[in-house]
Amino acid sequence: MNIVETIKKSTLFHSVDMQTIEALTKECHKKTFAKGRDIFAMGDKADAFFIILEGWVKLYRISKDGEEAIIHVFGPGESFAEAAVFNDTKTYPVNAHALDEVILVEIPRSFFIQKIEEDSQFALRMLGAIAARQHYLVQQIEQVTTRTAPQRIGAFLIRFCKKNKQAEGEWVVHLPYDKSVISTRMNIKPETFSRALAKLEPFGVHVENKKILITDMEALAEFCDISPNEIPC
Amino acid sequence: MNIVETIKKSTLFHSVDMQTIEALTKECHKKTFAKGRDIFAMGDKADAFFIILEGWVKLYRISKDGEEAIIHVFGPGESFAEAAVFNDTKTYPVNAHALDEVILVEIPRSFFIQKIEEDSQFALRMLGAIAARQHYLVQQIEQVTTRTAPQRIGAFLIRFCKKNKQAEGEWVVHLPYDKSVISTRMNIKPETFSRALAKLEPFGVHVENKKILITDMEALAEFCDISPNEIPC
DNA sequence: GAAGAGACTTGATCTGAATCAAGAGGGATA
DNA sequence: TATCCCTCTTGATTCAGATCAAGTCTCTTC
Repeated sequence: MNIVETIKKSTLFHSVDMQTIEALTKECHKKTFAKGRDIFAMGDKADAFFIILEGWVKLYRISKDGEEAIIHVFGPGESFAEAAVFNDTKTYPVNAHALDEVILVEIPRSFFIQKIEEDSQFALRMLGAIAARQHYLVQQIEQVTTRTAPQRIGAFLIRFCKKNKQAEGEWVVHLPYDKSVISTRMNIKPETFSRALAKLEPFGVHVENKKILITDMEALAEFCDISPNEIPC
Repeated sequence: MNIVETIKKSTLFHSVDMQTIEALTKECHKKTFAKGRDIFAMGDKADAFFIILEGWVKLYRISKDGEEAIIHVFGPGESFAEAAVFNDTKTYPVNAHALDEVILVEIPRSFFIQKIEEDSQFALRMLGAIAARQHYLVQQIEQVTTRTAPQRIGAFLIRFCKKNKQAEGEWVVHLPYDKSVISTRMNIKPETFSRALAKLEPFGVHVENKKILITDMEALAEFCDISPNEIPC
């Protein structure tokens, strides 16, 4: 796996020139975390942020009475904790945890700030990328508050599905991580997740362990209140 | 009300020098919206963002089946829609509505972008301000997903309360807008809001219309899972 | 291949909040 | 002062999702 290529493809840097990315690659470290390890904890000094080369990372918090809330799960090509670098407190406001073997690029705060100071175009791109993430969070709030569990799960499936090459008009989802993680991320208990997934059967959703087949995308999108242009591929 | 002073006091610009703010004041317009008017609608071209001089503004979305989700309510000194200016789509992703008579400063996209290009310190400050807002959204998600209605309402009261000058150890909240707006903002139906507020009585919360008295802040904070350093004043 | 541990499912019951319904109070207006 | 409208409260009922409990299935490990 080529670091330069991966960084270039990430959402944060895809509009940044190769020269800058090559300079960046020299300044930052590659780090590997085993499954189950914590990458950082809430309150740790935030002097770097990360791009994922491989694996899945969950950001979460624990409330006083032990409830876990998953803020987001990031996958290959995505960056996380970049906002923390600008916080007044300069500490991470959440925990980060490796869901499987994870390979990261760690980008030091100092390089990033220096780059923003000397390249206004870069600064504008970063502003745009962070604004996009904010937009996503706003959608999250909307989803959690106005949709039922089956609708939210359907929306998740549509976000992760790909066209089935074997069968025309069919779509497949390979769940990228455990169902229990997905359910926590959507604030649904595992039992409810299981039942809610079953409720999607009438809309052409067929489950085989981690592989899910969607045979009637139109009906599913309609049920989940997803507009057709949000269907990938 | 002095425009320059108000902008200087806003969260977005409080660390920006007076010269820049005075230049800014010349470039932007003051706009007034009557109670109930829409300031902009979802999908409108986003070529400006706003700072509130007076009044309250709610940002909301409407789902296909007519459900309203309030994303945020902003008050005097706060800015909103600044992230929209950097979106790929360059349109507002939400609706903005005047809850009462609202006076705004409209800041044009062009001035803002030009300023970022020529002043890297300014760019860094903006990045910081947007990151802070993002932090708030993350907290919102956590609150909505892990706390009960009475806990969320208690947290809201604590956020808006002030020390009572008449009585030592007491705190007062003057609800800044209608209870129905507060309840929608917290994703609670008005009926449930009313009952949930009543459930806070054992923790020293006494309601008199829009004025609420808190006589046992410690018990309330404990119940709502709020750490003591989050109590204002 | 047996044993154990996780991950997931299924069933029964409980509960917090929504919904449906009806009224109380508090301005504004005529 | 009476009427209308709007916000808020209170009561009864319903429902989605949580909780408690008991499997089943699959993968790992010896």
